[in-house]
Amino acid sequence: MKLSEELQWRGFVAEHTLDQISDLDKAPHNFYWGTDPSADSLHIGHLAALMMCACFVRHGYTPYYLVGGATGQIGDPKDTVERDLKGLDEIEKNKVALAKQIIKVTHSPEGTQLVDNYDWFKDIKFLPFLREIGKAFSMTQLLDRQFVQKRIGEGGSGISYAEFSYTLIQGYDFLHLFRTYNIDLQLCGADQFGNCTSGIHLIKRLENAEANCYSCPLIIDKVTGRKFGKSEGNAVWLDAEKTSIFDFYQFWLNQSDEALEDYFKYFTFIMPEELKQILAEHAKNPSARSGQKRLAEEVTKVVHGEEAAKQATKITALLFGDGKITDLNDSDLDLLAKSFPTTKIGAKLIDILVQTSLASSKGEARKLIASNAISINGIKATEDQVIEKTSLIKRGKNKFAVVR
RNA sequence: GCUGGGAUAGCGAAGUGGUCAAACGCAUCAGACUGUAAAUCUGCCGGCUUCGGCCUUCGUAGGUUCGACUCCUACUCCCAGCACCA
Repeated sequence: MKLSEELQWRGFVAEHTLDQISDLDKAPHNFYWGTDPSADSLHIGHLAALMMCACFVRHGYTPYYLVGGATGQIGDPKDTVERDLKGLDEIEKNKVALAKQIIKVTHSPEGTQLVDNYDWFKDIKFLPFLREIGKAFSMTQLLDRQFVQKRIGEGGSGISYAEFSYTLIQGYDFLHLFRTYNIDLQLCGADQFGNCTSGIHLIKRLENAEANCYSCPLIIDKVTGRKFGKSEGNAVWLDAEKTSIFDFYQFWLNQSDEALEDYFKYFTFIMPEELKQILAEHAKNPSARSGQKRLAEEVTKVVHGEEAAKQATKITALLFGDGKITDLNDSDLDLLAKSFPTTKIGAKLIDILVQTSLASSKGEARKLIASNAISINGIKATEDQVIEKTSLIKRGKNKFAVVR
């Protein structure tokens, strides 16, 4: 399968500046993909983009991953409101965290090439920047951008000069990377396409060379119709501290039948032949959720590794399988204790709920008990009680804690 | 710079002196149903609570009042128009 064919099959095709996608098959290029350190973890929106990058890498392309220490100090404008500036300490912290994750998820054998645009922006002087870069941009075009119109128009929330200029910074990145590493292709999510073209424009104008940009569609949650991301508030993080491996696995396990095929293509390395089998198998008996199980396993493997995926699968079997929770042996309990908050026996249920973060306060704990949301070893708890033996506490459908 | 309009909970949006922790919608969370799905219905939905209450919120800081989201003053930010600039 050629690169262009695989991209199309996987649905990794939105806007691009190539004459035709098959141009990508001719010879591998150096490309970059970047993100801003606006949070201390990547989420599954980024994962889709990284999986697209992985496609290119498998076909011989050389990747560079950019963490935007400079761009992160300004913030990519949203089409609604101005972003709050992040503290420099926070940006620094986020940068380190994201770099680590990118290395982990891409796990390329020859080492992942990371760059940080702060490295070249920290020495840039305002006047030379305006003379070289600012002069290359037409104000009319900058103002014509859709989000700018929305922000400054009636009912808009306004936009600062800083955010307005963001695209110049990102455009300069591309130019710099072109000059330094001969990178002439930028991969991005569809929402970044505009910023990418700023770079193409600069390279054309200042280097008289051709560069291209290739974007993948934003992944839409089939259920809610919203994109996956931090600002949507439905983020599923790649950091196990923020979204536990079990929750991550459960997220995929809970996907609808309709979403399966797309998600396999976006988020796993599974190829057409095998996917066909998986889907056929699933269609025979949808309620067995075999497709979701495989999806959850595969994506968890990509992000958290083989061992973690196995454990999540096993835990799920323990909790939702046929066996009784009271039948669990010690090694099962050890495994559960590793994945869920654990506390000692002898305390009251309400305190345990708070200790294990299943409830954020005693008041909430009481409310949850009153609304039938809490069960102990599979039996609904209707009132506060002292937990005196090893138990599995469950809140709602899939939040757990172990008392032992 | 001037004139007018605006800033309310995660988001959107009511509220124009007491009955406001604040209508309504969306989202979240929980329950029923189910395939750990979807749809639907129900409850919750600022924080804490010994469930009696207590505390903190309506851009910020003051003021008037027994009492302010509601009135006044100043400030910050946004929008629109005008002016300035070109």
